[in-house]
Amino acid sequence: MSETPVTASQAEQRIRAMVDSIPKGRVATYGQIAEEAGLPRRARLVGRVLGGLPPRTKLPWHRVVNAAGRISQRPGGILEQRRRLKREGVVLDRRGKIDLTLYRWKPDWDA
DNA sequence: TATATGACGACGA
DNA sequence: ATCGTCGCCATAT
Repeated sequence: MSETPVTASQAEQRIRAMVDSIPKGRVATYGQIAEEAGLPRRARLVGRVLGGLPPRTKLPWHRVVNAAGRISQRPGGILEQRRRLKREGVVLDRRGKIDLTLYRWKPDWDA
């Protein structure tokens, strides 16, 4: 059985779906989303897709952080994302870091 | 065709 | 923990 290469639009769709499934109060990393979407080592693509989201999107883009548990530099500034996360109860330490051992979402969990 | 640049990440020093 | 380097790959120039 072979894996048919994923088209760009399919990749985007999968990525959006994964992001949409992150529960409130939990976070996932770019690399994690890529992996779960069947796109290993494509973390940057995840960032690109999020960057292309319309400003009013309902997608919980703020629940995606980098592998260090920090908010990546992004157009519009990191404040909005930090605000949204805090509102959901995600704690950031004084340096703005999130404890992934506590808040990282494991997809197979809730099942 | 070649280089540069990113909402990234793994690794070694 | 921080930093530089390299891998990754879609786009832009």
